[in-house]
Amino acid sequence: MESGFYDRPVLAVARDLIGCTVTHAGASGAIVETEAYHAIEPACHAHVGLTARTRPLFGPPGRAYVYRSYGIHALLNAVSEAEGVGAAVLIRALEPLEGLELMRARRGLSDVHELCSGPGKLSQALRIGLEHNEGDLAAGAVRIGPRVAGSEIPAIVAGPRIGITRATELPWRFAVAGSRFVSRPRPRAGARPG
DNA sequence: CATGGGATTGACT
DNA sequence: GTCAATCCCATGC
Repeated sequence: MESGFYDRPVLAVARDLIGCTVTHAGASGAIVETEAYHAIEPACHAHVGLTARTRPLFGPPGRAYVYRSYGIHALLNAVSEAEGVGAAVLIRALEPLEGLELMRARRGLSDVHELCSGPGKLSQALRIGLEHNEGDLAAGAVRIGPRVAGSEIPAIVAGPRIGITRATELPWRFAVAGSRFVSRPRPRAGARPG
């Protein structure tokens, strides 16, 4: 992925990341679900401005923003838009491609649909942690690569974001239509991508 | 310095 | 359907 890929409107990055691959620690998967966050709306951590926690969000695009959620889970984001804006794409679900047995061992599960069908789940399956915060997604340990050459661009549905209490009206969640690797609740088919 | 609230998940009724 | 686990950090006194 060229660095300019992330230096664009966060909604475009969120949609275009669908189908791209995430690789780390001997396992990889294709992105099937994302959400966009932008400092202009209150659900985004960057909405509070520049703090110790949000500094990566305002940094250069193409880096990781990894934070701890509910004291337990590490959630992976791709910092987007120009440096100083404060926007990122949350990677919410993957279709497992490589390292299935490693993922099963790390997750303590066997069902392939349960390995990466949620932002906390995929971090556990790929061993992504807070130490990857601010890492370079093109050249660092955790990498995001392009869609498999020759593969078709999947049909995408858009819907409201999950698990937030503010700005719930924005349809900034994107997912592969009909994919069983998407987290619950799955977005309703029929919606158009934004 | 004390407190409250999550961009979640899994177990349970 | 309900609910607890668990910790970083933003906020307020």
